[in-house]
Amino acid sequence: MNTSSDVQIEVPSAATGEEAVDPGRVALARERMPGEAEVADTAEVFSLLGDPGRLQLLLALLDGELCVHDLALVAGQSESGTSHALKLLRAHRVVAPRREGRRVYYRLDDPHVRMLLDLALAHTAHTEASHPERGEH
Amino acid sequence: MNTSSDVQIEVPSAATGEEAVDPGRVALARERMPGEAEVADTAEVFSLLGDPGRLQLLLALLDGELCVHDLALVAGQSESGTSHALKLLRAHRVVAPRREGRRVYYRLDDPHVRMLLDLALAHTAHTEASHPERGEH
DNA sequence: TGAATATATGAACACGTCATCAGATGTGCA
DNA sequence: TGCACATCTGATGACGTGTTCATATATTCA
Repeated sequence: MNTSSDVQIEVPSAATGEEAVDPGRVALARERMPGEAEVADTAEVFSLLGDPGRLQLLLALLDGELCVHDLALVAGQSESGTSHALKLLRAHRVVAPRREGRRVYYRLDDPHVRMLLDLALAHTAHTEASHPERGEH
Repeated sequence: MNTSSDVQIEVPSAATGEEAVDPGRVALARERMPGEAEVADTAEVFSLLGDPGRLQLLLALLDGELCVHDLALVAGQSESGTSHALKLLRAHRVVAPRREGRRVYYRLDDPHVRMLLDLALAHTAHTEASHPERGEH
């Protein structure tokens, strides 16, 4: 729209509060930006995937359910730690438990998370040591 | 493979170390599992997206570059905090800076992360208050 | 050069998070 | 009922992380 209004007399800045360097882009970004709650929820999901241990558990579940013991085995973690992680993931409805005798089998229960994991796995597969990723500071 | 060998005399467990309840699935999960380094890197990326502040910054950049001031404005953060966050994202090559006079414009620089953000945004858009997400503990 | 602005950095602090250990709960079986 | 096994839970302590404030660097302009 008015990308070249030239004069740029003054921005009302009533509702927004402060002045933007590029009001157009700021407005655009604000439109697309989800509400605080949505951002927070999304961040939380990412955060759940942000722990190597939990991530490994979830990756292990991509092919199907596994019991806690085997999950701990595959992820190379203690069973207690695994259980704690599963509790967290369960609380966020990312995994779901199924009891069979004394064992409890967990499965991925969030299709969205599954997509994220698939995507991450795909990326991992063909990136393979082409990025340094760690160098600055 | 030998899913019903019946007797299951004993698992060598030399290389693996311990005994699995479901050796087949465990083996399968182990095959698909990326190496430690890949898992760690992937988790790190997710972790970067796991902070609401950083997530907002990145979401704001989906439509194009913004200077630090405007980023802070959109994300509702202090400029210092924004700068710190950008430093981190920069170190991981998620964003890239472009100087223009005294201002520095940042842009998304990782197509993979962009995909993750788009996916997250899409999911957010149509999920909208259908999940409680927060209840257990 | 010196003032003003934009961004970056360093240090300190408060906070949440993860791993570990001990023990509780639940389930199957003799 | 009592024991063995699988999982869960709670508490503790070490650690990492985000936020803030003060200050440094960089750039423009007079």
